[in-house]
Amino acid sequence: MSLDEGFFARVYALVRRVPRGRVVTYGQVAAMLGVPRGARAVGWAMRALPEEMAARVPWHRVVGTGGRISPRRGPGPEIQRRRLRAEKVAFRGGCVDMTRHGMLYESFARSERASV
DNA sequence: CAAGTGACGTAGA
DNA sequence: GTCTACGCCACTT
Repeated sequence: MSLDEGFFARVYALVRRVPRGRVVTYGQVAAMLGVPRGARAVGWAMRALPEEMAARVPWHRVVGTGGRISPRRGPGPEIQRRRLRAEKVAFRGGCVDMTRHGMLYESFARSERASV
């Protein structure tokens, strides 16, 4: 498997920096990595997140556009909601209230650039 | 190299 | 508001 390097690793490295109580969208992550339309690839990366990395990568802070929790088989979505709620993230309907918890693309991208 | 796969996003109906 | 149909991308086979 080549998941230790390449796009996936970059996705993990970025997601790892999302602060508690905040969320980012798949599209934002892709855009920040220089692939404006790679949202789907980011989803693929999250799906392939190795178990041992799950502890270091706050995957639950990655949501779909509009704060939607991407449906998939298994308890994933449920766990994700629980973890977010544990971080005091507010939900509106079934979606994360992005106006409160969504990361601003600009500031996040800027901090990333500065830290690299 | 070609085809298949999905934790996406958007436009339409 | 919901549901469908495509396009997109990285990665696998």
